[in-house]
Amino acid sequence: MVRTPCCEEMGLKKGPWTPEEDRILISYIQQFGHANWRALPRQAGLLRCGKSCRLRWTNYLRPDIKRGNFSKEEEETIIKLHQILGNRWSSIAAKLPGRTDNEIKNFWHTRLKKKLQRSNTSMNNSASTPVQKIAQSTSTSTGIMAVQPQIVMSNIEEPSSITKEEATVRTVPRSSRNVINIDNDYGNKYFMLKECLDAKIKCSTTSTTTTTPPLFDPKLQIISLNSKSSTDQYSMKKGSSNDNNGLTSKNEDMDFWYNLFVKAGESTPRPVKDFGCATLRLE
DNA sequence: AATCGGCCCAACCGCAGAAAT
DNA sequence: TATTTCTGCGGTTGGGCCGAT
Repeated sequence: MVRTPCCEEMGLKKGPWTPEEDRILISYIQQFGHANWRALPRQAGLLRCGKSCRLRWTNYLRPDIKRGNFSKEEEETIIKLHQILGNRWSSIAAKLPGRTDNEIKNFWHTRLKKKLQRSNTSMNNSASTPVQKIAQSTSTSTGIMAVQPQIVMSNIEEPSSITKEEATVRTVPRSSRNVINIDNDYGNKYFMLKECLDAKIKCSTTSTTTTTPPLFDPKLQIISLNSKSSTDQYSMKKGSSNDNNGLTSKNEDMDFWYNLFVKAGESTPRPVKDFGCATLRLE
């Protein structure tokens, strides 16, 4: 079904908002709220479409919006979360009170992306982390893409160049799903997961010809992460948040990943006793 | 002073999914 | 269950600003 964009309705104003329009919108929302965006402009007496009103309110007029430059902490949080979540700006914004997805998106495209590109080019290209080493050890002319079939296909063997001291990554079939066990007896479990996700970003952005479904496709559905060493259980699934299969809401997903990688950001390896086996079930 | 080009950011567009009917 | 309507998201655009020439 294709819907006609509401802004194509005749007589509706587009473009920059005037102070008077802002005033009307703020005043109306303060009085009556915004239960129905589509009806709001008509009721408020604005010659705008509901979508335009919603955008103006959520990105600019909302009282809890924080204006001004991003702090160093915010910047780091964005970088960290973008590594995990990709361009899921709304999810990133949910972790930065007072910042909008649009603002973060703009900040990323105009500042951070360039900044990271600059720093990446100056960095040593050699792999230094376990998963990078796995990728490197199995690399072909397609480079890091080799890590993808390596992990996606079941019954693969451990890369010979990876020692037990570094990490063990293997897959086992379970419930007709691809299951990846990440046993990291000597390293940081969070660290390992993060490196997998880093690999995902590289895989998904460089994928061109492979017929194997990407291991970490942007639409990846991680539905279960169980930690053997603790009682923590987390679930992720794209779809309804009231799914009753023990699946959590999107916000909880974000909370989990945020907390996980904030911890991972602590570069100091954790004691061995804190580690365990993390299982990612992929659909 | 005028022009040009790059940067920034508010706003728009189209799509997908949720909610309502 | 199918269809329609509404909302939210991410990508993109275009105009204003500002520094360089």
